[in-house]
Amino acid sequence: MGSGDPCDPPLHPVNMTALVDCNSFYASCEKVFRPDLRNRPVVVLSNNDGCIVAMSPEAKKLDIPRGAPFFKVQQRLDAAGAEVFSSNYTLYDDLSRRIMDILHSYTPHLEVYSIDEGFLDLRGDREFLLQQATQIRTRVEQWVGIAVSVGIGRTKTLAKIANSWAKKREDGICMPTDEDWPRLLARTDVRDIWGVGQQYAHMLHSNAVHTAADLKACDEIWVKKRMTLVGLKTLWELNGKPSFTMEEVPPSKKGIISSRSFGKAVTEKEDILEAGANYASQAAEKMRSQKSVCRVIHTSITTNYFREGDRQYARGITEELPHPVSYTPQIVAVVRRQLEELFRPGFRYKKITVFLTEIEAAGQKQLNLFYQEDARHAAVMEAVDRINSRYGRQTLHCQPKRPGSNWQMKREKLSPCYTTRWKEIPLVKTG
DNA sequence: TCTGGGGTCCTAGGACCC
DNA sequence: TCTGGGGTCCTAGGACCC
Repeated sequence: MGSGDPCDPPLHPVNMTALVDCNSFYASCEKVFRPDLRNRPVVVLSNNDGCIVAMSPEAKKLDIPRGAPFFKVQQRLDAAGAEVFSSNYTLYDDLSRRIMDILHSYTPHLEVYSIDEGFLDLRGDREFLLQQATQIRTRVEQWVGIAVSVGIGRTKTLAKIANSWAKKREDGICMPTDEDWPRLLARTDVRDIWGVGQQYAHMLHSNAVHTAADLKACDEIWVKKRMTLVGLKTLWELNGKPSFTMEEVPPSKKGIISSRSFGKAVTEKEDILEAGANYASQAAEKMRSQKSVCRVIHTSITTNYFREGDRQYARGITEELPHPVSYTPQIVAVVRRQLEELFRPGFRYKKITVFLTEIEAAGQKQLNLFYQEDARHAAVMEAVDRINSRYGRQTLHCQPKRPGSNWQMKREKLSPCYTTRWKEIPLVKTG
């Protein structure tokens, strides 16, 4: 790329993008209130204690792949003295919110990209930005107890790459100079570029495009053809031209999924119906929290395809409703009816999914001439949502849990909700 | 016994229209 | 040889992210 290229950014940019990313976030959260775990391997499991989703640095040294089924590596973890946790999203969400609040105090332009990452638009010269990065790190560490890395570049893609190098550094900060970048990109495998996954990495390598520097120098037409518009934007970003914009206000979800595997195989229809009602309520609640209604409800059910000896069954039903809904009892009724139709006796079921889609804003829903909405529904749901958010999900619900029901998620190694549940707030001994 | 749960965007191709 | 040429809308499927 020649220096006279019109795409070249100005030499002294005012705006830079910083990516602040928490190190081993879930595992770090589990350590915050457990100083005894400071230098011990910690891993966090997916829902149902299924597979490994997060590992502390000590655990990463055990050479266990992320995503490994827990039961296959349990022995090795035990032998290494690792502490294992079920995922505790209540805790992670709360700590995440605290961190994002801190980040927001550094810029009005913050994109909360995921539970453990935020992009910040920062202005200033190099020295100022480095000082800000240092302060962010210190503050998050002191106020929340989580270590973060900061990568800074002209675009989101470059900030991501800088961040991955920051994680390898003692000071946790990486803001390459113009002179540093070519060397850094030449040492970055294409697989480690944001937006390049397994498939594209394989395709690129077999076309002799091995590093970020190689991709940066590729022909635009070729990249567009092989990797669609998203790939082309990535190329532009590597060249310093911002092409992925900051999303400061999270867009409303276009579809809401509530899907869970069962702790163990489920065979009884009553369990399936109860789980369905539960997932439907959860999805409806999430939808109301973004002030939306949906017009289409999809429910599906499947057996465990990992068990090759079992008879397999998988089916779904999609239904367009005559009018949009957000009232939990209505949604639950539809899902129940769909499950009644989907259920076949004699199978060992593993998972059901409830998917709400064709979502629109609650205020502007199209009225149906023949449907008179009950004005009390909205008021009831508002009250229910408020009570459940204050006293815990399921304080008020649509369908009581039967004694002996069999579909619950497995969470045998759950840590306390240290920051959100009065009974579980840690006590500090003084004197 | 035991293998996660959310999401997004883009493209190609078919149906249909004038 | 050569089989209209646009448009729109919808869906399925593939890629990616954390």
